[in-house]
Amino acid sequence: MNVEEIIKTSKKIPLEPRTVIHLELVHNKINEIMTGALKPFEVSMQQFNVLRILRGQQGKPANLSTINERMVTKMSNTTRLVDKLIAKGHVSRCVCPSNRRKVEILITEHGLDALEQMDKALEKAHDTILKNFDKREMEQLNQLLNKF
Amino acid sequence: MNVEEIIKTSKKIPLEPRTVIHLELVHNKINEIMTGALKPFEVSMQQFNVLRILRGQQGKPANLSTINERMVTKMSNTTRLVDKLIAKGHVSRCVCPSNRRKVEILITEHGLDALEQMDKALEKAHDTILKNFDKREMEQLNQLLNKF
DNA sequence: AACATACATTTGTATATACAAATATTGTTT
DNA sequence: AAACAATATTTGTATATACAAATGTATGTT
Repeated sequence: MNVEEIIKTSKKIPLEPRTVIHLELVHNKINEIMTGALKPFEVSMQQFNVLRILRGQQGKPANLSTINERMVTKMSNTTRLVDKLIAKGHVSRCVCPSNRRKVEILITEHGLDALEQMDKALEKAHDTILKNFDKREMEQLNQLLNKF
Repeated sequence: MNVEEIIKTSKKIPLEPRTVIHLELVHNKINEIMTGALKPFEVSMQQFNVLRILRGQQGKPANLSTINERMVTKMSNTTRLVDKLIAKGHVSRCVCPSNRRKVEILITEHGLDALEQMDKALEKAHDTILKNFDKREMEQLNQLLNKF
């Protein structure tokens, strides 16, 4: 990836802004590949994230705040995100019997099946995204990203 | 930044997905800081990007496709982006006299003034974002990001 | 028990984005 | 010159996101 080529500039960009732009460009590329991989399943990356969190619960129901705090990109509106997943039959929701201001959210069998397919697609997407990296480089990158 | 802490997981995440998640978390953080820095000026990052492209034209008018190909995050809808900037008095637009399917877009004096203020805010934002990096590490990071 | 406070979710609304289709202008072919 | 294709912009529409406010429920205090 060549920053200057992508944003069609011949000027030299100072290191700080260049780094930030670079990260944004990488994010755009990753986003495009992952969204594309999920497209056949008609779920967004956020919805996929919620499904994985629910599977991680291993049968235990989750409430909205738990989902929220585990999401990669935190959202104020998990309610509507879950609504979409219910509409697709991937999850179920009911009011928590002990504390009625909470809701219990579970992934359905259908959701688990779909998620398995999505996993495969995402794994491929990850391979595509990181095809130029070996293990050492990935570790090095992670180490640098820790500094943020 | 600690990935596992942010997404509240105790499980070990394999290196590939962890790298992708890490990048997403960094992007979220950068996005938050930059959006916050631009908030007082009531422009989005995309709008700011357009203003900078127009200033870079040094008086020469730009058309929509030129703006588009120079944007960090390419958008199908530069028209409406420019509409917003016109509404704020930052840019002007007129139909190109020689080729009437083109439009000529220019940054106004008012836009240039505002942009100067924004630049200062953004520079601070960049410093905040990259406060833990020295020059060598930034260069190393850029080099790794090139692999995408 | 009444009240205030904190908590968890939902709703409303404005704005942003993605994607497809429509419109307008120019250039090319016959 | 008429027809067609290519280009540049605009519009429409559906969905996503950000943010603030509203709702409903539980908990603690007096």
